[in-house]
Amino acid sequence: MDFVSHLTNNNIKPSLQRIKIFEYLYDNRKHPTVDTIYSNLVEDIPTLSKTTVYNTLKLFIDNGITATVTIEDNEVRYDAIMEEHAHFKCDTCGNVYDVEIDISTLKFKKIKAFKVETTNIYLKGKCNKC
Amino acid sequence: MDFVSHLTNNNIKPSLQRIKIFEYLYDNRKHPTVDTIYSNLVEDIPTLSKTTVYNTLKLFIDNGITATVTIEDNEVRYDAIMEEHAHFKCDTCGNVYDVEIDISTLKFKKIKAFKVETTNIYLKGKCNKC
DNA sequence: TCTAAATTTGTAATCATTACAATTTTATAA
DNA sequence: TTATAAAATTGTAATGATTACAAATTTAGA
Repeated sequence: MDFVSHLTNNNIKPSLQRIKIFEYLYDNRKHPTVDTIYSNLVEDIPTLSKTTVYNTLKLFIDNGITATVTIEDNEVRYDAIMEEHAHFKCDTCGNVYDVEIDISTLKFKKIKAFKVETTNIYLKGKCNKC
Repeated sequence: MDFVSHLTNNNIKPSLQRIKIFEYLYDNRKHPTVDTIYSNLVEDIPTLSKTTVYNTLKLFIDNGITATVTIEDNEVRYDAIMEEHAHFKCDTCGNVYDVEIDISTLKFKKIKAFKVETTNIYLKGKCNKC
């Protein structure tokens, strides 16, 4: 993945901060919170501000290269994988994993009344390590 | 629905506040926020405190008669309908609707690695009124 | 009725997020 | 290269939802 091209292709000027934040999201795939992103990246970029992390993530979301994961009501996580997938959170270890899924198999009733544009599927339970 | 029995059957002492809050959730089915619940009920119960609304909802959740709806990352909503269903939020009017769904039709790949206990499905788009 | 336990309430504290202005960096044109 | 404007980043303060906690009230049982 060429992060600079990816940002540029999505109308985002590739500053150092933006490249690093996207790279972190894309490479780690752990659906981190703002605090986690900030804590990890401030080691690389000592001047980094948490406001920049917020601003940048909002920019990414507005330009369609990042999505929020709201699997818990008290923490917002971020995800740079935009292909169709669900999320599973282990109640024991707290990790959030990607789950491949075929949303087209979902059968709704009375769904004709709505024009669905986005679908989010969140699963919880216990992972095989716990 | 006999709210007093429902609370009692779930080990919740049926105080006036608890009955009214559950009744509001169950009858309105609009997936309200804490503020909405408080604003509406304080007309009936002038002494009502927002802390009581928070405490009571937490009690309901712990005892399995209420669930949170985290379809947006900046607002927590509450739902007293515990039967399997998905939620649809209209991006235009902001209303959240229940959607009947058969979760058993969902086909996961590699899901064997996880023991799924709860499933939440959130849809967004445009409703037929907007 | 009396006492203890449970519930409710109001206030203060906490924490994530946003607003905003100042600073720094980048891009452009002379 | 230098000057200037625009964009991006930063730090601090403000906001708003939620929680902590102690006081007040209500309920239940002896």
